[in-house]
Amino acid sequence: MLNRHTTSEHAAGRRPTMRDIAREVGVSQSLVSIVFRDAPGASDETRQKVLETADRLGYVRNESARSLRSTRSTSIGVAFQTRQPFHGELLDGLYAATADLPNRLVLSAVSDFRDEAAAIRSLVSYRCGALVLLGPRLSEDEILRLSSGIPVVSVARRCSSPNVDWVVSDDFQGMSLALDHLTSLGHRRIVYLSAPISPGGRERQHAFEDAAESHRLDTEVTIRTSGMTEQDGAEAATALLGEGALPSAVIAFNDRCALGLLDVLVRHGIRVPDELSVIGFDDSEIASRTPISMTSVRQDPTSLAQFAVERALQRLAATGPANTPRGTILPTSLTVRSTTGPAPR
Amino acid sequence: MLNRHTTSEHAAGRRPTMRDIAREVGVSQSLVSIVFRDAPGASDETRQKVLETADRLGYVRNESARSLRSTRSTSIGVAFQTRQPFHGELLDGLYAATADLPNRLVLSAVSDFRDEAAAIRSLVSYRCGALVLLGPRLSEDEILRLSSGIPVVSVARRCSSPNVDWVVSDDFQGMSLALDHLTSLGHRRIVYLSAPISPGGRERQHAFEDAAESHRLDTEVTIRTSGMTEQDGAEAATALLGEGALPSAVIAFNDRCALGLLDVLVRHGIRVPDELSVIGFDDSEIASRTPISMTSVRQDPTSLAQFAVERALQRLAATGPANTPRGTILPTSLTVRSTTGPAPR
DNA sequence: CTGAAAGCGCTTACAG
DNA sequence: CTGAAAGCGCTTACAG
Repeated sequence: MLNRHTTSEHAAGRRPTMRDIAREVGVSQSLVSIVFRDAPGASDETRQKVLETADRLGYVRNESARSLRSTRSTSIGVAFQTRQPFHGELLDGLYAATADLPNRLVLSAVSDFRDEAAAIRSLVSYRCGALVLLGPRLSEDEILRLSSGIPVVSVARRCSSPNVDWVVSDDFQGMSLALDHLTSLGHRRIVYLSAPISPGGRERQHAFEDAAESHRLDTEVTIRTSGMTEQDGAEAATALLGEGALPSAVIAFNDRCALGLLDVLVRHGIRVPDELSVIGFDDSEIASRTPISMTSVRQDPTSLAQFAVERALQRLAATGPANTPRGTILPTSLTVRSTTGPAPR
Repeated sequence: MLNRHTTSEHAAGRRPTMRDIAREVGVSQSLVSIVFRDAPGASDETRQKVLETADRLGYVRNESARSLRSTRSTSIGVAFQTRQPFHGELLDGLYAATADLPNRLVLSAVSDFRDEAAAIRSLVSYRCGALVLLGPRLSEDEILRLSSGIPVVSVARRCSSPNVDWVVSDDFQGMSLALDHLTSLGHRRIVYLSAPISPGGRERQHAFEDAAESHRLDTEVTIRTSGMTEQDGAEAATALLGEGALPSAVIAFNDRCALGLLDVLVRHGIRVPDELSVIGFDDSEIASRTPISMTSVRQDPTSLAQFAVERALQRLAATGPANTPRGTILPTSLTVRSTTGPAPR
């Protein structure tokens, strides 16, 4: 219906093009393009007239045509996971970091029904100039093969290839904060729930081990294999409960794992933090969205996103040979809430 | 680096095109196009040779060129909110419903730094053939203006315009289930936390009122203005606690609101469900991801998404005048967990 | 089954 | 500041 009521002279059902606007205003199509690219070469008066007419005709620039004709792509492709609340926060950060560069981001989701390879291929098919991958799980070789020459920035996962930039939080410093907090409360028997097959899982476990060593806790801490989901945390809790003697504190790979753990503990009448302290990792919004709000190592999604965009834009702008790739490690902080307290006697 | 090592004869740094593949295989470019569109007109042998060569050259079809040249768009644009976990579940459902139609979905996020109008405009600029809007907040007039003739399917919000399809859960039936459950447990003094300015907020309140009336609870229920976030739920809890006499049960507009409510209640030592029962709405994953897992009215994201895709595909396929638009109302179920129990004496 | 040609709506380079 | 022309990589219609 609507498009039959436009005031322009173009045929019903056809979207207006730059040519339509040019005809209406009485200028060339190139000039309309100049106005929309915000390029030099049009008077303020013309510029305004073009924009007004475009608005009146309901014109929206055809992104496919722009992208196809442009010599250099300036869009940043983002692959994120639908089931990671933290990725939602990172997306927010990416939009904040590109607020003055509208429509720079092209999104591609990873879900149970769409694997990471498909997500990356889609971004390549849109000819993004750089890729930002949130918590990628594929091997670096796979990532490099799929991105086929497009610069890649990995967020929340360290990479070893010289062809991939990465931005991560400082796990060692985060674990040190967590252990500072726990030891100051008198905890010594501490369990870490590791997620060895998750992206960044091994690195975080090593960070815990290093932090435990520097806190002279080597012989008192235990590492147990768990995972990145509530289910993994719940299973770990069941296992711990089955063994009789609980540790005095647990640090989980992430908030989701910690929540699953807390769920089972509370169901079994364990008082948190009186009998057991729990620390999560991420400080995603879910950490505070729980009846027993959780102490967590905070990763700052805004900063992670900002650095990722910065790196991607650098790669987009780079003309000559690629400049030296580099990793960025950002500090974490500890958000103390109500799942940590003095160690039981 | 990578693109300098391809085995093809095309220049370094340039992505291969259909023309490159055609030259390599010794066929015309049109034939390569036929193969990639899976159109009739190529022998199985040729087809295989083309696909093999494409794979070897690292060819990925240019989506911009495809979209620009195609006469009819077949892509579905999806606008979702970064901070709604339920939208992540709906996205999963959309991918499931289009699993056999790869790359049909184009995503556009709504976040604090990107309003809904920008999100829709972006989908229009990619020339999507239909739009699926998750929980849109804009007025219908605005939606119609921005979509400028592209068919729209609204998910989780009812629309009155004859030009917009919609798929929603049956709030009345959901509220009836919740009240069935509560009254069978002996509850009478029930508070509903409404989110009047949220998408679908007024409809859900009316559904509660109607369900309360049909349960003959008119004079015993109370409606209080709250909202869609944990913060809103927390404020409602504080207000309730300040008034002395608690109701025996609370139904919240959504799970997030219910979680904020539970948070404050638990902090104040209120035992749930012994002293107060709580029911959320959505049964999003967060409902089960909390130490006190929550009773909630379940909206099925898989079905919502499936019907939305079905409707969008119908609109894409429609050639003549638009067929009659229609709303779809899907049933809900009640997931009983541990925040509901017998009414206190 | 195959190929040559036109053209989608833009950006770009160039001549005024 | 302005306009005519070329062409990005595909799909489409058409002639063999």
